[in-house]
Amino acid sequence: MYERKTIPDLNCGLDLIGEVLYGKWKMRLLWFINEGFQRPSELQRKIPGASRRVLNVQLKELESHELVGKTIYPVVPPKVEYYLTDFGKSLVPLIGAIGHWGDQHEQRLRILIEKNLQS
Amino acid sequence: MYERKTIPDLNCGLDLIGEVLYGKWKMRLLWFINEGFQRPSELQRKIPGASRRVLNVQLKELESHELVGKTIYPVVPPKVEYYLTDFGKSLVPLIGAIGHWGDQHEQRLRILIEKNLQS
DNA sequence: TCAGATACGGATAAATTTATCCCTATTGAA
DNA sequence: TTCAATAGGGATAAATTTATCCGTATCTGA
Repeated sequence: MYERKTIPDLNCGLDLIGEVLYGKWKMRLLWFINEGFQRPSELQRKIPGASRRVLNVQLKELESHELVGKTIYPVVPPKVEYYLTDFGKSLVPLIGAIGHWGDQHEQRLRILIEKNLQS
Repeated sequence: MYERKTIPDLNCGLDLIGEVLYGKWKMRLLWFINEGFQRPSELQRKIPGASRRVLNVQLKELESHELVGKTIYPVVPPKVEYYLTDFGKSLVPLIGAIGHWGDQHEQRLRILIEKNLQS
């Protein structure tokens, strides 16, 4: 496991939320879990762009920050379900608003992003 | 300048907004510019944790994504002022809400983050 | 019996982001 | 005259994040 070499600043709300939500797939994970895709394999299928490994890592971080919880069923083959804690649920409207902004401005964003990929 | 080696997925609103807002200091930059700290040197003072260089880089990206604009005054010593475009302004309430969530849960977040820095 | 589903994590490589250091230019103040 | 302030960017190093590959285990179905 990787060990940080610098300590983060925690001065304002943005710093704080950044520490728990800044990770490429974290908001998507929270969102999909909230939508009912609770098993790791389901989440992997919903987010094909991410490797299985990163999702595990980021789920673990979300868990350590108490945004999600995890139920392990003692069966074979293994079955695991993630769920949002109340703390995690309080983020859902925020993530919804963020995604909504992206959807509202889809066309424009697409053009801008494409343009800047080249150049 | 760094050149990407992979192309991003742009499937949903979260992907799209991620492309323009995912950068450690971008939301802070937008926020402070909106609060009236428009000159690069002011922004650097407001965000001491970031190097001058990254702020320049991220400001440039924000500009290329049309979230901020820039006025260059032809004076010496140089004077530059950034401002939010209408597009950028439409993000302000969102950033406000995100920061507000962080502020609301400050105590809990602080404890959780500290705990996970060690372990 | 062998492939595939299920879930997890170590080791290492690659990609990406951020930091450091250095250079350009000019003016005003000590 | 020398230093600080102003703004910006290249080159390179360091930190961090993400991907790839492999190994553990057990059951089901072809």
